[in-house]
Amino acid sequence: MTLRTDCCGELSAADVGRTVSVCGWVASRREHSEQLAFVDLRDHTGVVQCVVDHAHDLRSEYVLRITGTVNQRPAGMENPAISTGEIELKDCDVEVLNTAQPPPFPVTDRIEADENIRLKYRYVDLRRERMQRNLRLRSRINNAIRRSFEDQGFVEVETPLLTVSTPEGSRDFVVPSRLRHGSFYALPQSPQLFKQLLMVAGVDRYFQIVRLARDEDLRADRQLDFTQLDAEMAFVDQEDVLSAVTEAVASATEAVTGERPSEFPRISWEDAAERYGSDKPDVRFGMELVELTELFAGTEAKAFQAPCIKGILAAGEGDISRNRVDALTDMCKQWGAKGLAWFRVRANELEGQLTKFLSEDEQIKLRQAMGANPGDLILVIADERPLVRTILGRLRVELGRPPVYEGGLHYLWVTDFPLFEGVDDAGRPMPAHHPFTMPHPDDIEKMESDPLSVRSQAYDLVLNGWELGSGSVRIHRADIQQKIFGLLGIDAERAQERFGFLLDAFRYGAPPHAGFAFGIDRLAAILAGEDNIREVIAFPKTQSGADPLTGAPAPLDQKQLDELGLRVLPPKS
RNA sequence: GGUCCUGUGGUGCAGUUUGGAGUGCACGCCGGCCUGUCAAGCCGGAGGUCGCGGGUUCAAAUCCCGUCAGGACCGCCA
Repeated sequence: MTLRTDCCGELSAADVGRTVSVCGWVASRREHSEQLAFVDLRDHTGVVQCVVDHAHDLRSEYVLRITGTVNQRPAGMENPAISTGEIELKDCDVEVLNTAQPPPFPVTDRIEADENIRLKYRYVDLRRERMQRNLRLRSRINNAIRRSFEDQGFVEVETPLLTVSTPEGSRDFVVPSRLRHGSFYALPQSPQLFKQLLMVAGVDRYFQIVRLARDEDLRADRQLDFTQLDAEMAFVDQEDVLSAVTEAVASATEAVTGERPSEFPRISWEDAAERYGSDKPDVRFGMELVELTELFAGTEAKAFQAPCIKGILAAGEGDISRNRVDALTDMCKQWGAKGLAWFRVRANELEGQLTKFLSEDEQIKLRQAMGANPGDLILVIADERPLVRTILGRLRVELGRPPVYEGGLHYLWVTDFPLFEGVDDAGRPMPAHHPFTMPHPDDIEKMESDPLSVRSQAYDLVLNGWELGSGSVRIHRADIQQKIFGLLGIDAERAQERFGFLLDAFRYGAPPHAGFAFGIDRLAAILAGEDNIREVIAFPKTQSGADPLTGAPAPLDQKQLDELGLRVLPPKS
């Protein structure tokens, strides 16, 4: 038996004359006299103005049930700023369901309180319209994703929360075993191995909206525990995965924006690196990297005698201060560059510390290559190709990137990632994605001769410069898997020790399969217009991994430690 | 592990550069007035470990060192 007949924000002129009951919190009280006062009552749908004869004892955030008659507001008294602005409740009977202390900060979207306090009193913070909107938006995303995958024949299967630690990837959160002292479960960083087992198990199409945990440092787009859409398909190739995920993401986007994104363009990893200096290019703005290596072949300028030279153009930044240029140079050095070459573009000359080492011809060609106009700024890096790409890519973002919620939604598939990324201390290639990623069929012959040039069938989905997620076609053939393990320096014994249960399973008939996973927190944040995933997580943690509300993490009682067979070392000093 | 920003009544900020009485603004809170407001208005009042510790100084919110907390980023996140 519900206490209300209607929700506050849903009443309208159509309800005039009805006697209704609404429940909610006192958002504002305007007390004119003993005879006339207004109370704005707020619930999850909005606020409605209630005319009461006295409101002196109705304080902020009191929980009320108000029964009254929906009344057309007198002419000139409407409030177009709120959805219920045409009406009000009159002849109100007010029932105080609960009193409340004054809130620690105002429950309004107009003022942004300190985040630590918001998190400590999250239950108050979440009352705000913006946070309510974010929670509901996220729910709609989950819903749309579930519906989309179900419609595409996927089965949601839950995988264990307590599983086993694997040495690859990020640092595990571990959970001590009470029944077997000295042994530990790990919280999943990814259901990777389980979903591949499900493919062997004939599930055919698996998906799951799954909570994961990675014990790494936090960022605006990273929490210790987070939520992913995880999916895997059997008897498919890369195209099928991209198509299924695109469908789900488009549906989720449409569910919250009302508009279905029409474009999911693709770019190869190599192109992305060359043009944007990033594997998650933000294509909302230009400032593409310009190749200058040929132009400066044979230059006198020592700084430009390098295997790779590229530049970016910062339009209109030609009056940049020396301080700012120095700051940018420092950044570049921190990122590993030897220096940053800069040129302020003037009407008839280039102005910069390297200009005097460049010939007239080189200066003209540089202007032309960059498409520079007077008043622009040219930034150039000369070094090894990977470094040049990375640093210019970061400079591009530093100088040109708009807030993540501006300029519309630009999805982008990045394909053909390299199979390996750099080498470890022993000189062996390291997997860019994970060791079960299928090499690109055209590159398999190069695996031993030139492993770092081998492309993989791995792909990322990027939205406005944020990596939403990644996936790959998996290796289902033992011979290729062994070759990969060999290159990684994992011998048969070690492979068995690390991934034995997966390799065992593969001996019982593994279908070709491929999959994907993407971060729902990130998708929700961008769709909500937030630049921070904490705003779409009900109870997030701070950058140091603490929860100001619950006090987590916290020490354990000695009794619990004893039960678990644990002894805590004194803190390092 | 590192770089940078922030910390001032319950909340949001100013004050810190150039040391001089806890100085100011807005909101909230408490009391009073007020019959059409909507971030109501008017009058009055309460409320402070200037994050914490140390140093310099006749004197520190302000300068210096350390530390804690929050945030952005680098490293890290297959």
